[in-house]
Parts: sequence; structure tokens; C-alpha cells
Amino acid sequence: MTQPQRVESLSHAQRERLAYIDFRLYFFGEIGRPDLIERFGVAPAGATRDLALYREIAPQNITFDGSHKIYRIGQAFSPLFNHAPQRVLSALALGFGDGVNGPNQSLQPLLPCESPTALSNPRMDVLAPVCRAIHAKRPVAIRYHSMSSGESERVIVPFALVDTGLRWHVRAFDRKSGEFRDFVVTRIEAPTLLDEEPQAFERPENDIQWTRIVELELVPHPRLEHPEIIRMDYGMTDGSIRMRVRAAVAGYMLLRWSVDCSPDHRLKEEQYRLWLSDPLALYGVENAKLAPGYQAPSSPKKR
Amino acid sequence: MTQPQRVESLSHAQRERLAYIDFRLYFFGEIGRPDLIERFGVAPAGATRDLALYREIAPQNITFDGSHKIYRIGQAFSPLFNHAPQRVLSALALGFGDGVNGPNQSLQPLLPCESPTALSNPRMDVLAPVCRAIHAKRPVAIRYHSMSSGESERVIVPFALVDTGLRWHVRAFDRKSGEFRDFVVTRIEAPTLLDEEPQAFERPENDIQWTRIVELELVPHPRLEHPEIIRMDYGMTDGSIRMRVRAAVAGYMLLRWSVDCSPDHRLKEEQYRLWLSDPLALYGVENAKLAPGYQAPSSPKKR
DNA sequence: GCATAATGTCATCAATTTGATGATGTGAGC
DNA sequence: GCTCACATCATCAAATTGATGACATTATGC
Repeated sequence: MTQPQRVESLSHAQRERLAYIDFRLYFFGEIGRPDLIERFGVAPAGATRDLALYREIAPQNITFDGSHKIYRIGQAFSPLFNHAPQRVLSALALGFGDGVNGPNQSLQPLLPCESPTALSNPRMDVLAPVCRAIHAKRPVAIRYHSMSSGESERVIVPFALVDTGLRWHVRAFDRKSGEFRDFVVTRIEAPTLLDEEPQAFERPENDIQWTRIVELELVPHPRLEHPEIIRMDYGMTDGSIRMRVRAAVAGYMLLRWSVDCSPDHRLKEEQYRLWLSDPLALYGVENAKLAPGYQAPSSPKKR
Repeated sequence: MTQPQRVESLSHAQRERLAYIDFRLYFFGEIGRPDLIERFGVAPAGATRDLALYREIAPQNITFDGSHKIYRIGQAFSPLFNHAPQRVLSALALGFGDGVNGPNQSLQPLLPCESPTALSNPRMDVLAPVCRAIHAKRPVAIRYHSMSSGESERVIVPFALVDTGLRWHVRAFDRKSGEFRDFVVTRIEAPTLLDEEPQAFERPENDIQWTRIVELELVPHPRLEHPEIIRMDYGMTDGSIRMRVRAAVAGYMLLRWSVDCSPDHRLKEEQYRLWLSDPLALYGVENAKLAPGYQAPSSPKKR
């Protein structure tokens, strides 16, 4: 039986433990019985069994260092599991464990790791009802604090979450203004689900900024002397990357990734390493006002 | 026996399944047997047992909707588990499951959710050896592509990862320049661990930009009409938030969070909603050149 | 209005997994 | 060189989980 087949035939819990062994060997180079015991709450004998099973499946991946009483990565290591980059980075920065955050399941980084500690976190008792409204496709009554109009009560019909990189928004139809808008989750209070069916025109398919997908071509910033390094950073094979994003979030993304969106690639600050090669792609994108260096064309004829 | 005690006494696997039920009720408002079967690979009868156990422990949290054959959140729901915001947001955006990303464990958002899809992901076969070097506190030989000096071979002694928000760096002592520096992970090739002990002066405690902690006081941007909304966003109780960050990463954080660091709060763009009330706190912080609006004082006496 | 199909609950028993224990082996420190 | 600490491994007991069939409930078609 080949290795992947063997792994497939194991129980879910067993696979998770083997994946953890695989992960620790790959990224830390070592794993001990206590690590398994702490992570999964198994007994010592169980940890021994798991390690023996891993060694049986992938003997070249693991060796036992008797003098330090620890298992180490083998010379010919090849990961048994597919470790998704996003998950790996999240685990390294935030620690392991979905769901159960008991006293043993710490929210600590696995390695010395500095990451932008979220300055602003939504309250779970606000986020949860909003998520339920999205899932159930129902309207929700909220109190909202708007920068322009202050505090107000309104009913919105939310359908998606948006992570702008700076904060979390909810995309929704707003019955007060009759438009689709973004609402900042931290500015919502007292959400109450309504038990009614939304109108047809309140549904996401009518949100033209949401359904419109813009294709943005990003290239290394022309001022840079070594464009090949930028190509390497972003894995560009043909000298550019194409982002396909919703018009409603394009500005957030361009700001988040520090993309110079000026037509004459005028921004000189160090963080602008990418340039939007065709700023006209943002024509009609309301959200583009956030894009660094973006200037709304003064007339549709402008070129 | 009180509820938390009951939960404590359960097995790890059982707690994880109950936490998932808790999560789905809280954030989706409903859970069905198929959801548990898909997530944990248990048999239908097992899912029934778990739901029955959850209902027994927290009857007010869950009701069965027979006509739709689904469990729904109870009127007096109160979460049994502590759902950490960072984890919740990550789960909503990236999906569930540590480690095992089999065919059933999709990397898909749990709700319609737009988040900044990482434009640049480190290669795992580069990141992994670097992590092993950090964990083992050993030097690593790399080929590096630098913006200033092009391609070179060098030996570095890494000790931490840094997520700048834009990309991932490694903080390390660089034997080539004899200084502590940041290395962009995507610009590293062919890392090879060396089996030698680093010198004393190569250790993190000698990296003064790393060990120095700067305290930054952020306040709502003075140009804004409704500072109370910003206070609400960031949970400010006394009108400001204090960030304590390493000098080596201060610039990344201030850029990432769009903090206006000009002494005269001159930046007008919409994204600048916070102002660094004492830009002098950045004195001597090399990394501060990335901070929006920051001007290095021309002399130590400048005020 | 009633039969039928589909789906879920629940009790039961079998199969599997896991925990506990003691014998044994190995390396570090005195 | 002895002892201690800690790991492996075999073994058996305990707990968990999977499979099955009887029964309940609801939507659907006739």
C-alpha cells in the first residue's frame, strides 16, 4: 500500500495527529512525546503509538535521537501532508487549535513571531448575529454610528463580510439610504434579526459594485532597479500579476497591498513596489478613491 | 455538576465537536447532522450522539426544527466555549481545520467573505528550513536577492519571523554585513542549515532595534469630526490606545494600520484615521522611515 | 386525506481506538 | 559504575465510535 493510501485509510483523529507530527518535523525539525500529549490530550502510550505509526508510514522522515529523547527530521524528509501556506502562517503566528481554547490550548505563537496584532477586533456578540443574518439571508435591525451622519437606527440586509486589512466590514443593502453600502462591524450596536424575507431588489445580485469584477494588472514599480526581485516576490511568470477582484473591494485591496495607482507612477515611497499598469481599469469603481495615487478621470473621454 | 465542569471532563475530541456545534449555532444559527459528519468524518449515529450531548449540557442553547430537520440556536443562547476573535475571523475567511487538508477539508470561506487574498506567499520548502533554524537557534546559509546589492550567498542567524502585513520577513544576524537585518522570505533561495553554534554577539539580545520596545500613543485623527467613532472602533477607554512594539517593526505596524505620523497631522487621505500623538517616540527607530508622514528630525534638538 | 418516501432519533451490540500498567532499554549525571 | 529519568513496547481493560434496525416525524404525490 502506498503512503498516501495508508494515510487515507486512517481515522480522522489519527490523521490529525500524524499531520501535527509532520508539521512539527517540517517546521521545527523535532517533536517529542510531550508535544503530542499537550496538543491532543492523549496519554503517553498513545503518543508513542502515533510516533511509531508515523515512523512506519514514513521511515525516511523521522529519526529518534536517543541522547536527547526526541524525534528529529530525517535527511530525506518529504512532507506526508499538504501544509497550506495560509494555514501554516496563521498557525505560526496565532498558535494551533480550532475551537477549543482551553487552558492548554494557548493562543501563543509557535515561534518568536511579530505580526500586526489586531488593533481593532469586532465584538463577537455583534459579529455573531450579523453572520447569522448573512447565513439566513435575513434583514437585521442595527444601531449604527456613521462618520457622516452620526448615530442612527436602520435595517440592513447583509450578505457578505469584507476584510479590508484594516478592519472588518459587512456588505449590505441599507434600507435607510436605499443603497448597497459597507458597514464597519465595530460601529454596529444591538443587532436584531428580523423574521422576514428580503425584497428582490435587496439581494446581492443587484449590487452592481459587488457583482462587477475588475481585472487589475500589477507590474513591478517602474522606478525600481531590480524588477526581477519583485517578480520573484509575487511569483510573476509573465512579468505581471492579474488580480480579479470585486469593484466594491478594489480600493481596499490596492491600499492594503500598497499599489501605486497613479497614471504616471509618481509615488516614490518605499512601500510602493507595484504599479497598476492600467489605472483606467478602475473607471467607475466607487471604491477606488482609497487606491494610493488614484485620480478620478475628470471626464469619460480623458486619456 | 455545572456546565463548564461537565465540558472540562470530556475527551479532547468530544470537546472539539461540541465547540464546533457551539460555533455553528452562534455564527450560523443552525447546524445539521451532515455538518458534523463532513467536518469530523464521524458516522451519522455519532453526530446524533454529539448533538444529544450538547443539548443535554446546554438545553437553552439549541432547539430542533423538525420541519426543516435542522438544529437551531435557542432563544437564550449563551456560548459554551470561548471563541477567540482572531480565530473566528480566520475560520470565517479561510475555513476550518488545522493540519489535515484532505479532499473534505476545503480551504473555503464559511460565509461569503472577501479578504485580501495573499498576493505573495512564501514557499514552504524555504520557510520550513528557516523555521527550523529559528527553532534550533542555528545559522543557515542562503542565497539572497537584495534590492540594493543583487544576488549573493550569505550566512544568517535567524531568530524571529515578522509579518509586516505586506509580506513575511525573517529577522536575523547577517554575517555578510555584520548587522541585524530583515530578510524577505520570498527572496531567499536554497536555505541550508549549518551544524554550528552561533556566536554570542549574533544572538537576539544584541539586536538593539529588536530589544528596544517603543510605546506609541495613537489618538483619533484631529481632522475627524467624530472622534468618538474612532474611539469605538479601537475600544479606546481613555481617548487613546497605547501600542508597545519592537522598534524593528514599528514602521511596518504604523504603515499597516495607516497611522499618520506627521508632527502636524497633515495627511488628509481617508484611510488615516489615527494619529501618532508623539512622533518623537520614533526617535532613533531605523524602521520608522516606512511610517506614513514621518520625517526624521534633522537634529536631536529639533522640537 | 392518506400512503409513501425521506430523514432523523435512539437503543443496542460489535469493532475499534485509547488509556493504564509493568517489563525493559538507553543515556545523563553523580 | 550505579542510579535516575524517560522512552519503547506488549498486554489487557475501558471507553469511544460505527453499524444496524425499530420507530417517529414531516413533506410530497395521488
